[in-house]
Amino acid sequence: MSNCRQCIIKRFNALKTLTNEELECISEHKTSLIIKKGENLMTEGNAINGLYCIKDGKGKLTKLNTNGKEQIIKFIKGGDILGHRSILSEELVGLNAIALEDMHVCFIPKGDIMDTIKENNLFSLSLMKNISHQLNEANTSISQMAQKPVKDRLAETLLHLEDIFGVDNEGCIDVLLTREEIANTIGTATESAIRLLSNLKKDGVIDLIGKRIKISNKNALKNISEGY
Amino acid sequence: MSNCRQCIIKRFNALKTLTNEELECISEHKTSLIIKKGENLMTEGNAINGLYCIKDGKGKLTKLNTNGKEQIIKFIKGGDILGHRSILSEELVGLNAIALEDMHVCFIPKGDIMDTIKENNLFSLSLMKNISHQLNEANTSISQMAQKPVKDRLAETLLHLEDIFGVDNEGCIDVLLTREEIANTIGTATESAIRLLSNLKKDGVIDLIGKRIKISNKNALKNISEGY
DNA sequence: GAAATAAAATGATTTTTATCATATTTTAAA
DNA sequence: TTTAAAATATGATAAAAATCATTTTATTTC
Repeated sequence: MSNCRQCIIKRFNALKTLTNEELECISEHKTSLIIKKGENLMTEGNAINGLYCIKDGKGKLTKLNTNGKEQIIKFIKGGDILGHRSILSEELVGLNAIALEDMHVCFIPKGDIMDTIKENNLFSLSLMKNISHQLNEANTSISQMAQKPVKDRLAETLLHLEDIFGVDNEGCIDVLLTREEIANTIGTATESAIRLLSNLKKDGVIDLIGKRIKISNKNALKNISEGY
Repeated sequence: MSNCRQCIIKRFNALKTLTNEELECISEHKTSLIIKKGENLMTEGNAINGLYCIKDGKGKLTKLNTNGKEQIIKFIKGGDILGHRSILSEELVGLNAIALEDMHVCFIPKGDIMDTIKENNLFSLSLMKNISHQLNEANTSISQMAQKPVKDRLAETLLHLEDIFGVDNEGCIDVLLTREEIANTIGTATESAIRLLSNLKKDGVIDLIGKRIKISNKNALKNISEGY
């Protein structure tokens, strides 16, 4: 089992604030797991008894609607932490975390997290900062969902995906999503998402290389996302 | 100037965890202010240098869209605290806080808040709990905005408003909103909101008494909000 | 208390988006 | 490698929601 002190992924999250002593302690209690593509790491409505730190891999956070449709709330990748919201609010898990590709994840028991929150002020502050930032993003998202037309939201989402996942060696957004998943992110029907992607391609704003998407005119896409 | 130790509104928020000593200190530094109906307490994009505690009055948290339209993200009332998200994430204020009626508000400087976070673990935990809960609510909101039709969202919003503000002595939801504000909450055109309210009245689910709204069949409204 | 202004209500029409149907392409499985 | 299944694509149509126009009703303001 690897040691948390040596793990460099933690520099991207609140665990970077832990002392060597705290890291040793957590190392002893943590477990590592592999989540295969399509599998759930967390499930909506369940209790959670620890914090997950994603070492590697991409995933989606989703919510199942009353009509049975999936809504993608957020994308996750290596360096992200999960489960702290539920632990801190003492509520059940609110979202499903599903692997988009195989993920390596570490699990740290709740007790250790709570102990560290009590002992290490920098850790508390870092967690608060993380959640506060997420809340701000969520509020922006509410506004955009409520007021922007589907085309604008699609443009916004493509820019956002490139921001999070970067591009591969051909310049394509480096995450493989089905058209349905794109639709479930922007909140529209799959056919509508497909149609709008085709339009963006026709207008020379993006390229569709199989399932992969390449943003060929970022400025145009930005304008579209802002309603021009 | 009143003393925070005597103030009972704090039992509704994180300030309830403060020691008498901390309360004395904050009492000395706090300022009280009155925000008249329609005035801004916080403004999107501004820096903030403290935390607001609402003693009394109702308000809305809004976001201005690129198209100039207002989106209402959340309603606030006595007992709520504001500004902590921005302080904790070290980001600019993300939302406008606008009084729906005259509000009494206390302002506590950032320095005192940060000192207390460092000294009082219960306070930190309580703040985290508050923001974590808000994040969960926001995620639910994203999902509903993205996937529920306008009628369902209106039903949902009416139930939510009654939950937050309660009812007056005639059983009407105890907050006065314009039809435009209702539309800006559910993310639709004012005319659509008006039309759907009229339909709900025609169907005997709600009553419209002037500008006020009375839920006359809560179960029916719940069903509508869930798409039945 | 009358005039002016703003808000609410409703009809007609257009635009946007979803649904249904079907064809084509891609991926997975036998 | 062939077949089956799933995903993508596109057209036609229906439904939902926005916009524009106008009237009625409240609310301010002088």
